[in-house]
Amino acid sequence: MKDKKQLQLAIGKRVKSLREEKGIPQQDLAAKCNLEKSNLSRLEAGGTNPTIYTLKRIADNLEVSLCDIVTF
Amino acid sequence: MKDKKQLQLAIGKRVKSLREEKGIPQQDLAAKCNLEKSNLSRLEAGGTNPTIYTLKRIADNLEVSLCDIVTF
DNA sequence: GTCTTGGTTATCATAAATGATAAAATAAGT
DNA sequence: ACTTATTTTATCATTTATGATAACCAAGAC
Repeated sequence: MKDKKQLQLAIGKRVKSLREEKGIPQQDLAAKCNLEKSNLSRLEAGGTNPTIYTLKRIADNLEVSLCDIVTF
Repeated sequence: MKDKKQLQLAIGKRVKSLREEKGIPQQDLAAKCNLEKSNLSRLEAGGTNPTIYTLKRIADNLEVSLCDIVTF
């Protein structure tokens, strides 16, 4: 599926962009979210189709809404 | 995790509410989304932690944005 | 009654998200 | 050059979302 991959890429980019805006290293954000840093790296690279709860934890720790993450 | 379950319940309710607003039977929406009806039933009941791509297909077929689904 | 129609629930298999760990690559600073 | 920090990538195990199927429940229609 092509739009699946595109969605993953768009979300990955969005997370990375928001994280860098806040100047938080990947590993720090991962730790706060109880995510493996390897997992977050894959997610930001668009290599995974994250669950909504994973995105929720990321949104919370980036201090943005879920809506902010799924809007590009 | 408690907030995980609460998130699932909130999203399930939201999907069900939007679906009923449009008057679409569960099985019809499931078919459009290439989802098993049992899967959608579980999702609306808050019994699953859906992936973002699953929610995206639901949003598309309900003609709403992903943001609309994750906002309660 | 018995058909539908819409929904739920249970079970099992499969695919994939995530955890866990380690190694390698890259960037940045000194 | 040499660290140090950050990220990427690979691999394997575990958990879980989803697929697939079937049985069941409830409310109307007829």
